[in-house]
Amino acid sequence: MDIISLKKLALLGAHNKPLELSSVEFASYMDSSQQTASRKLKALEDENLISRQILSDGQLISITKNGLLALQKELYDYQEIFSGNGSNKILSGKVITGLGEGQYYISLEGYRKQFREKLGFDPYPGTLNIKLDTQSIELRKRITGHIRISGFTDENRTFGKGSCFNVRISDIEGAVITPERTHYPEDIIEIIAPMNLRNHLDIRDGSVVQVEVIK
Amino acid sequence: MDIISLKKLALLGAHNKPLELSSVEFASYMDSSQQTASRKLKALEDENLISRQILSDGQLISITKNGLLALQKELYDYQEIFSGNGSNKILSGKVITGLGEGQYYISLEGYRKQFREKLGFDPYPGTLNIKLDTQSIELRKRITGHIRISGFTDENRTFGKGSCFNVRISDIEGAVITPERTHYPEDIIEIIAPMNLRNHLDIRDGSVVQVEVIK
DNA sequence: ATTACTAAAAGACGAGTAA
DNA sequence: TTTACTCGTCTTTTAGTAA
Repeated sequence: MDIISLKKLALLGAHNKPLELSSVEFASYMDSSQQTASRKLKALEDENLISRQILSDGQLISITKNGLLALQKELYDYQEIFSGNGSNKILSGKVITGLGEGQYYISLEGYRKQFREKLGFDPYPGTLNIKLDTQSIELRKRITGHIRISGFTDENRTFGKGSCFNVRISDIEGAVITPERTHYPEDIIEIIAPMNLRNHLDIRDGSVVQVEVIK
Repeated sequence: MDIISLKKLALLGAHNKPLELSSVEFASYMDSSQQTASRKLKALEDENLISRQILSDGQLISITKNGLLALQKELYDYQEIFSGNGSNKILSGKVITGLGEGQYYISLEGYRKQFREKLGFDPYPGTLNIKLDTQSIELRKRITGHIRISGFTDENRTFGKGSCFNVRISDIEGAVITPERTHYPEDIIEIIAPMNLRNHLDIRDGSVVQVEVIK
């Protein structure tokens, strides 16, 4: 994702109203060739970060909802850096039953290997799904999953990439996993841990739990 | 400048206290190879954005003052995007006499050509230097020069790059030029315009002027 | 274990140009 | 004028490996 180009377009005002901008002008702002500018605009469009209307004498560029979300995430990251707030964030919500997809995905060796290496534990084959309360949904938006999980391909299909961040739930350290999909629900988190959390913590659907985000 | 790597280091806490991080760990956070991670850390160090202490089992990484400034600039950009503030910024200060360097530089064809193309006017060979008041110094820090001026090399030496942003002073549209140098004073701006501003506006050293930042 | 060099592969870039 | 393709070149990345 070319956040630098997207940011420039936003600074030029493309987040408010359609921006008239030719590839030559954009090239001048980006200090690149017209060709590169054109290619970058096209790439942003392909990623659904901007939408364009190409005219005979230039283009009308608007930043999409998706693009705005990406920029907002970036803002949150920088705010986080300068917040000077050492206290850990706490997400709260209720335990729900997921679709069972998580169980399938995390048991794939392509992901499991990465969890072992990057998180330091072998996950129990199942996820604890939590429906966040309203406040926690907002808080969750501001958290970037630092730990990147790469996608991979087996003989049949492609498995997408994602990210994680470490959490503590009661005395257990686990991680929230987020697939990098376009329409992943923002009100639900999936937690993996070294053991079955439902058994270990004696919780069931509807139980209210608090999840502390740790570094 | 690799702002993405620098941001990641800051999010990992390298802006508060020295961060223990091996190139392999950083590679995992950046989803790259160890070699690339190592090279990027080295590059950030070479640019004086981080300082490092390389140990036998990893490194201690701190973000330098310079690095923090770069991150802050980025924060300001994103805040600007989401500020929803349509009103134009106004910088104010007093006219002073510069070192006369500006006159020399802007008359070089390598720069002048770019001013004509990117600003739309041929600058009068001289700059109006303004010493900003305290408030304006802060405001100025938050402005990114959108218009990039490339460096170039003639037979004798290399001329650095820089950036501009458009301003209006009374009825004249000109631009503030900022060389991309490490120790450029933050309390002075240099304005170029199509004509001699001192004559046109009848101002002299000590005159208080207001400069409106325009898009 | 580390960091980081070299060499080769992969990717990005800009000149020329078609539409 | 535009946008954006191809293609040669330059830059960046990674694998292998030395220190």
